[in-house]
Amino acid sequence: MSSDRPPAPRLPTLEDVAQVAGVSRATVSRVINNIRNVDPALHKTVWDAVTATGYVPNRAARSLVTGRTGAIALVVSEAESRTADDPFMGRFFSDPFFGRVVGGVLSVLRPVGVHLALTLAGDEEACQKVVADVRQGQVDGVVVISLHPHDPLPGLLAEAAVPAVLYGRPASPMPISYVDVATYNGARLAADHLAARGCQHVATISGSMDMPAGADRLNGFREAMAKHGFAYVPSYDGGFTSDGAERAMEQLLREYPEVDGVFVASDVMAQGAMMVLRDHGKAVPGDVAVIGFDDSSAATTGRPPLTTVRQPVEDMAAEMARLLLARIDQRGHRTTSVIFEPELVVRQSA
Amino acid sequence: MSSDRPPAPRLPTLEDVAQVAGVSRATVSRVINNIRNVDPALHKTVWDAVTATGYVPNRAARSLVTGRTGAIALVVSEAESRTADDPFMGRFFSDPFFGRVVGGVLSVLRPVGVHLALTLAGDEEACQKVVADVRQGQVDGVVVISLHPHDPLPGLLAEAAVPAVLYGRPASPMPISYVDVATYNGARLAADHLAARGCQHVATISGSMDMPAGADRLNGFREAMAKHGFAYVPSYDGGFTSDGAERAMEQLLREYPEVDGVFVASDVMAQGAMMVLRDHGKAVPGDVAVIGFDDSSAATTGRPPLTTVRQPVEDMAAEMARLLLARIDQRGHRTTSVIFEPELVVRQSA
DNA sequence: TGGTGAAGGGAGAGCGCTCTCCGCCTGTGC
DNA sequence: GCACAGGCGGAGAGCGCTCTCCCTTCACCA
Repeated sequence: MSSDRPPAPRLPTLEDVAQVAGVSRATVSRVINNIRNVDPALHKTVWDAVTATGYVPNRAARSLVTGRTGAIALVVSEAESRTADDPFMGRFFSDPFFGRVVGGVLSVLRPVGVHLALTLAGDEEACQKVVADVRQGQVDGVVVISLHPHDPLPGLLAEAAVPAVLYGRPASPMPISYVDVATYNGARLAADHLAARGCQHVATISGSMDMPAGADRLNGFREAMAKHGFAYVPSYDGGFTSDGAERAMEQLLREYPEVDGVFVASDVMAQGAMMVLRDHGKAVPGDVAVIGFDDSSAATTGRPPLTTVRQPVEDMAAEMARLLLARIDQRGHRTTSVIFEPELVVRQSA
Repeated sequence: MSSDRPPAPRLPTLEDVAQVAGVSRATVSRVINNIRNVDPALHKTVWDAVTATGYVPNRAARSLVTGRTGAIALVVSEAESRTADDPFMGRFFSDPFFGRVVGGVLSVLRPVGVHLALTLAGDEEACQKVVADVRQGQVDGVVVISLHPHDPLPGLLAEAAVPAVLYGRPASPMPISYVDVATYNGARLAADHLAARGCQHVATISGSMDMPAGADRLNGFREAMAKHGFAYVPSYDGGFTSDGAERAMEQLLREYPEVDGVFVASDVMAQGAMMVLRDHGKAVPGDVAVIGFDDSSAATTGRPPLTTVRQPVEDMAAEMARLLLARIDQRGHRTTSVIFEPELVVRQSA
């Protein structure tokens, strides 16, 4: 009549390892955490005991005493970006982008045994919950993918002076760490490529001007084209959506039918733009060369495959994780940001 | 010369709350965990003290004594599904599917304060790491999205008899919990719809036969069409990829040019199939009606928008979480599975 | 040879919580 | 009036770890 549950094999503890190694708990702890010098011979003895017992540190116990949780949150801050049409952020998850970010972050976290807790912050309340979570020690810090220019989360995090790193420069300047891509350089790559192809009539379809990415891609492109002698490049706002880009392209063709080269500020928009070009009987790249930005899945899904400016997403994500861990370790308040270089991926559209 | 780090405001502990409420730690613990009866008056006093102090339980301390981590892993088991062309699983993340799953799971986990630790299991070693993680108490259990029919993870989990729930029936029968959609019923919805439209020459493009979803969607569709008097429905293997579906559709049109209705076993494949139909000058749905499966982003991205069979992904994901939590709570070994009903979403392609 | 300091190991005090045990108090039955 | 049961609160023992002290050892030098 005794309990028939399996005897729940007790996991080995530090004490067990210590006993096997014939040393004290403290010494084992020192070896495992590589703190202070330990006699090389003992060091080996201890490690042997660790492998023999199959010991794995109990993160709860460790957390309890260190005050670190060993977990960071990956916050997908979608404030205001859920819509009736797109209640599950298809637009966001519709892209290898997310997978690439996760891969990059985990490549840094896994080796140090830190958990990545996935969180969706859907509204301002949820954003405050995120801040509260890190203040209350639910997680040690957060990496944020913010999808909306008016997202309150970056501001809240900066205000709380909590360990956090953003993907992409915040819409307004604030004391917070981030990683970003050198957008101007990326836009220049596109400009140089179009110029090198001999395009004579160049235009651009831009993203939302209230987002840093939108403004920078436009301004960077115009500056670079200016150096190639294009005093003014007409721009049409596509608002970072496929539909918007379609409308922008319609207008562009109406007002500027001789166009033979377009820089579109995102691959998704480039897709929409190319559909309109096809509808108008324009060959890509024969009649009009098209260059996108991001190198997202949209770049290879459509026809023809898109020439585009690629962000080193994994590297950027990994750096986010590194910055965050550093920020957590040294209780300092320094905010550090790292800018990465983009790269032109030449496919068939230009 | 004292430390200039901020004084690290100590978080309130149970002890603090107890002091404010004028009771013992034990009583506060009882109130918070709703264990045993506590005098209603005291109950209120305690809760008041909790809010007054802003107390939040320390999960490390709790974990330490309960032996639960309060975290479950969301494992995206991509074993063998990364390729050179698609190193970041664009195909997988290229879909609101992932976001919907996460949303569904979190809707259950958040209220009970359980963390969702994101994990990518890229190869067999990583799969074993997942099993080890739960045995070693890094997480309490796992929910698995398995992308490959020959994925070793489900088998490893079943063997280890570890708390785990799969999204979708495993390729081969094994003692493990899962949620799934009633594929046969979904295929029947598609069949009924095509029959009701008056289609006379119906074919299907199937997914991989080594995946349950592939085989079930084909067999279910054929069975249902048989009830409408279609003794045999020709099938072409599209292998669950867009390219494969394009090839299948080419072959289909060659061998069966009079076709006027096609059930395609996934939306992504349906996209490819519709491109081919367009190339051949066939109007959808005028000449050929097309029905997809999944209701993924591909269903609304293309032209025309796809009529398709929708899985209640969020509900299924939420149920995964519920099943897992139940399994973790009662240390039993029962495996429970839940099957959900699909629904036909009628758009323009059929 | 005694003094000194560095290096390395051990003892033990908690971290904040849960949970078992114990004891008090009240109510009830004879 | 007493025995007993049952409801409810408190005391206190850990959970497994880190980390501060302290002790021992030993090299080195005056």
